[in-house]
Amino acid sequence: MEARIWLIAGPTASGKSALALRLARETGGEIVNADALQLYRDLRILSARPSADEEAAAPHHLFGVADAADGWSVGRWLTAASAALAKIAARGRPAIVVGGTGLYFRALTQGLADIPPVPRAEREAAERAYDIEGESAVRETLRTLDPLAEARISPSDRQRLTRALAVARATGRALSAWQAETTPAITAGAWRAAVMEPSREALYARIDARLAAMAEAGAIEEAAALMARGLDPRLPAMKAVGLRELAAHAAGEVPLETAIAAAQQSSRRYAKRQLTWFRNQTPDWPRVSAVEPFEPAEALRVLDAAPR
RNA sequence: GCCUGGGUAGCUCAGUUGGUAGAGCAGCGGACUGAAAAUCCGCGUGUCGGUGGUUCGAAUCCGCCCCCAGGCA
Repeated sequence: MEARIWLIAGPTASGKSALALRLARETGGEIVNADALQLYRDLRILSARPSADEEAAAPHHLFGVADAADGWSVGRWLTAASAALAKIAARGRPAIVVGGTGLYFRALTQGLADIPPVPRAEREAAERAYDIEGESAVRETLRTLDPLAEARISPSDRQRLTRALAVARATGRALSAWQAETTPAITAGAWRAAVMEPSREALYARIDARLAAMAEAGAIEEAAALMARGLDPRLPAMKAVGLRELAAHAAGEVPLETAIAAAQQSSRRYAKRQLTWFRNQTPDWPRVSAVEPFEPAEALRVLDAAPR
């Protein structure tokens, strides 16, 4: 294998971590996390972060490095991941970037606009404008500052609308202008990628089984502990799939079975969104369909044959 | 066995005086550039239990049959 960097993407519970570990052990490679939630140390079980034993089996980077009180962003991840990749390359070892966050892979392979940090006050002002003056008022303002962004943002998409407004106001330049200039963080040709794409039926079955196992393994207590910190519900870690559902049981609000069923459903929906992303955003990445019983050979073959 | 109520979308149900059916939930498709496990957009997916009949036309009316729930025996 010539490639220095392998990218392994796919929906939750598709067997990415197992494949990454296998690859790392066979090649002496190091694993880099590309999952927005596995960044946080608080939810090891619920976010399906590799266990201590697994982490000991090969070098792991960016797993559980952040506190739930800190909100990481794609930009922060990209900076950290780029640094990790540089160090791994300096050691002359292959890197395996694994995760389910499509946007992170996009930032890595296509680049992220180099937008200066937007002051918190600016972001909050935009949110206030949306909440108080209304969407149409924000759209009208945005139309003069960044007509391209205004035109492509869907109705009710408060998050994108306020971001576009805040960037335009804070930087004096349209978000769409910033976004038009990106350079990949890793050069084309230096990496190979594969997308885990099991059948929906098999994936959903795995998700359901895994959620039940997580609950058994202490995910409920973990969820309750995080909720007990009383953090801002808007923080990324507080949006973890299954967190609210399981915490509701810990708080005595719903029966265990109900909580697990709700968490399973959220997880299936999340997987569906991930499948949609990879299907349409990375159509040229080769697919690995094998799942249970997991057959790494197929994955290795696909990665080996992958273009780039 | 008899009586009553009910069989309509994956589920729970609505459906006016007959004009080939629609809500919620579930599900599916899509967008995606600093919160992305986020934030949004779109889409009814149907032998109206079966079968005969009345009618120009039946989920709607009539006959027979099947299934489910409750009641009486």
